[in-house]
Amino acid sequence: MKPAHASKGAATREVIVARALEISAERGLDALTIGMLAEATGMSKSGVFAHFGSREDLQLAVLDGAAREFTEQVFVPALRERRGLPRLLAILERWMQRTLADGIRRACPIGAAAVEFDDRPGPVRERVLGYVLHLRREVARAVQIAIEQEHLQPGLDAHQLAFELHALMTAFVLELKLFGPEAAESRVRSSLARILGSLATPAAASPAH
Amino acid sequence: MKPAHASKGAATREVIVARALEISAERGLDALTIGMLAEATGMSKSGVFAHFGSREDLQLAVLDGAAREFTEQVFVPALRERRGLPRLLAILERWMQRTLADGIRRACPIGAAAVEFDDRPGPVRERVLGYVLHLRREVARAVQIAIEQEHLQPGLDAHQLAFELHALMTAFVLELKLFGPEAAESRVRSSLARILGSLATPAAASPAH
DNA sequence: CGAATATTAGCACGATCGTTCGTTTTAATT
DNA sequence: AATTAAAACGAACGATCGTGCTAATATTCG
Repeated sequence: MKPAHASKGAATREVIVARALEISAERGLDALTIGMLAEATGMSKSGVFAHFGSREDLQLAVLDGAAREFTEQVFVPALRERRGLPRLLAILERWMQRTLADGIRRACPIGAAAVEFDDRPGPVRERVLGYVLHLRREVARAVQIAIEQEHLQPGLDAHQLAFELHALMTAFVLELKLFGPEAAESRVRSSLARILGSLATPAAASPAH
Repeated sequence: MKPAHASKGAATREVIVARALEISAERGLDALTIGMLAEATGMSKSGVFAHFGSREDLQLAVLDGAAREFTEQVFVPALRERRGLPRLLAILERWMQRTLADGIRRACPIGAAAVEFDDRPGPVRERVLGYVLHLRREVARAVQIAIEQEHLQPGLDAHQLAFELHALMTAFVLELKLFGPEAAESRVRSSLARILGSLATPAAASPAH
C-alpha cells in the first residue's frame, strides 16, 4: 500500500527547507516569502509551493528544521560532556558559538519568531512557544543535574536559573548587533562567570576556560 | 516666513501617531500598514499618507513617539526619587509596570523593532539602535550614581550591570507570553533581588517593597 | 466675508503577496 | 519500452502594499 517510491520529492523538500532556514535566520520568519525562496532555489513559485500545502505549513517546517538543527548543534554534542556543570557549560558554550557563527548573521530563527508571532494567534505561534518552552526545560534539566551532582548549590531553583541563562543568551543576540562580537562575547562571559561563580559549590572549581 | 497657522494638521498628526503607537506596540513596526492606520483613524489612506512623506518617515515618527512615551512614563517620574539605588529601583519598577500595563499586550515597540530591523540597513534601523543605546546609557548612568552614593559596591562595572538589567527586562516580555503575568513578575523580581542584593553595599538596606 | 492655503478624499498605478489550475516534464513501475 | 504517477512549471486570480496625482473640502488670514 505505502508507495515507498517517494524519493525525489522528499529530497528537494529538504533542500528547500535548508535554504529557507538560512533566509529566515537572517531576515525573520515572515520576511521569508515563497517568491524569494523560489528564486533562491532556482525553482518556480508554484513548484516550491507544491511541497507545502500553504505558507503556514512552510513556516512550521522551517521551525521544525530550526529546532532540529539547534538540538543537533548544541544539545547532542553537549551530551558527551560529563553530567553536571561541565555539560551545562558545554551547552552554553555551543549556544554562544552557534550564535556567533557566520559573521553577524544567523540569529536563532526561533527566538526571532517568538518575538514576531507572540501576538498573532495560530499554529505558528503555538509551535514557536512550544519550542521555546522545550529549550527552557532542557536548560533547567541540565541545571538540575548539576545540582544533583553537587556542582551547584543544593537550595537552587533550577527553573529560575534557567530563566536567567536564557535571558542572557537572548540578550547576546542584541548585544551582537549593538556592539559587535568581541564586546558582546565579553559581556556575556562576564555575566556567566558571575552568575555561575556565585552559585557553584566550593568543591566545584570552574575555570571558565 | 514660518506660517505659524499650522494647528489642525499637527493635531491630527498627533492623533495618527498615537494610534500608530498602539498598533505597532501590539503587532510590530512593519505590521503597521498605512491602510490599517487609515481605517483605525477613520481617514483615507492618502489622507494619512500626506502627513508623512513616506512610510519610512511614519516609522521614524512612531519610534520617536515611543521613545518620548517611555521617557515620560519611566525616566521622568523616577527622577523624583532620591539619587542612587532608590532611583534605579524606581526606573526598573516603572519599566516593569509599563510592560505589564494593558493586559498582555503593549510590549515596548522599540525593543520589538530592534529585533525586526537588526538585519535591515537604513534610517529606521539606525534610529532604533540609537534609542536602545540611549536607554542602555541611561540605565548605566543610574547605576553609576548608585555606586557614587555608595549604595552599590565601589568596584562595580556600571555598563556590565546595565547590560544584565536590560537583559532581564527584555526577557520579561517573552516570559509574559510564555507563562503569564504573575509567573513572569515573580521570576523577574527574584532575579532582581538576587542581582542587586549581591551587589549592594552592606549599608544600603533595600527592602524591595 | 472672501481669498489663500492647508488638509483630506478619491482614484489609479505598478509591485508583490499567497494561492489555484491546467499542462508539461521528469521519474518510477510494470 | 510502455505506462503511470509524481514533480515542476507557467500563467493568472484577487488582495494588499506604498505611492503619486487631481479634485474637493476645511481652515486660517486679510
